[in-house]
Amino acid sequence: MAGELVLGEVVTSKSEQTKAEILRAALEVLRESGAEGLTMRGVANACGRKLNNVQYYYKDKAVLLNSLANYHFQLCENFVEDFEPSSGELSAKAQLHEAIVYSLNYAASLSDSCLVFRELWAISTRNEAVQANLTDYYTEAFNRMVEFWYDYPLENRKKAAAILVPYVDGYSIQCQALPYSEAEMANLLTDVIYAVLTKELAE
Amino acid sequence: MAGELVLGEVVTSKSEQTKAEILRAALEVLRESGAEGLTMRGVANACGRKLNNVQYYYKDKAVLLNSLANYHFQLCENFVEDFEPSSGELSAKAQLHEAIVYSLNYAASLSDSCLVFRELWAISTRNEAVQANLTDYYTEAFNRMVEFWYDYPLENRKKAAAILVPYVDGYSIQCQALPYSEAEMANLLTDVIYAVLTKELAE
DNA sequence: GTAAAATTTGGTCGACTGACCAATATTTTT
DNA sequence: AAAAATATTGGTCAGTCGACCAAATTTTAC
Repeated sequence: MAGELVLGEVVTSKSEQTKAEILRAALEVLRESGAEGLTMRGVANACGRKLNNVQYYYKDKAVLLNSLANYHFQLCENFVEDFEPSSGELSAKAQLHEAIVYSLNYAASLSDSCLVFRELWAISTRNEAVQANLTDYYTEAFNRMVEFWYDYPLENRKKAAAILVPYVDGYSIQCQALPYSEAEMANLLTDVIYAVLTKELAE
Repeated sequence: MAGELVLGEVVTSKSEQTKAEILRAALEVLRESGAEGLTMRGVANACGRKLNNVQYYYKDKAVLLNSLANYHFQLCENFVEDFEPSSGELSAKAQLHEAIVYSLNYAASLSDSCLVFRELWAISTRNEAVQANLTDYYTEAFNRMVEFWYDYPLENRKKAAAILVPYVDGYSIQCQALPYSEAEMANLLTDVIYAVLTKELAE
């Protein structure tokens, strides 16, 4: 009886499960075919439903798209929270290095969510709702990063996050064009970010 | 062959001029309507031509898209070359700061080319030709940056470029979500990049 | 068990797309 | 001036799109 958990929420109605199922399919279509190829019919096929059925849950393509973007952001937040620093006793810098390796690997592997972001960046240019939700997502990503480094001075943490968080997105785009391996970039970034985190504050 | 479009001085055949005129219109359509809205008819309208006429010069939508991407990369290279450091005598760090301000301003202003890149990032996911040309473009951007800092050690220049060049792309996406102004980020980045450039080389 | 609500299906509609063919007009070459 | 190459136009084609309506089916509430 107890419905599947969707996104960590409590029991969801069947209707909500169906909507989530459709969003999962829509996300797959968006990733594989881009915004051009994201059609109501395509989504319906991807989840074994009829066009009219999808339209019953999402009356508009605009509604579907906005829900889709938010669903993606939720998935990404869950993913980020999955990162657990290894339990061994690492130096502060080694902990930082571990997190940076994790981040760059995510970006360079061109994971599904990475490709979806590319679509959403383009979509957000002409879709204010998606744009607003995207900005909110990045604000939260920034705050999570700031909290992650809790034992450094706050101002330094903010500066470090303001460098690292955007960098990861840029790296996901350009990593193939850089003359350094992922590991080399991780080492370089660790040095740079660590210097920012540990810089003495001017008073 | 002489088929390359020359954007400036050299005399181009009428055919080449027409092709360039079409690409200009196509670029405008791509920027305003995205990859979804980029249609042969739309491009034709944007340059006051008939559909069949556009198809005469670009038989395929795929051909048009690839030419369009290359045209955009050319424009961007011209734009970057337009940057001239101010002629006054600036300290090394002030020169760096000037270039970083220029870069961040380009990214944060969401200029036309900035928005077109968002489309191309998405398109390149499913278009190998565009993907290859995009990577080439970034490689050249990286090399230009490395050359720009000619009086620092080469290894440091490469590291600095490997940080700054991707960062600018990420910044163009996230700048609205960061708690720092453009000027503040420029100051922060200047400190960070300068430290990388001037770091003593391990032997 | 029946009525009401929620869900699923079938079918249609005008609008738009890229590709294609044939014909005309313009420019260039001879 | 005639011929040839280049450029432009008109029209058609099958395919796809989102939106919409009406009906049938299933589930839920009473």
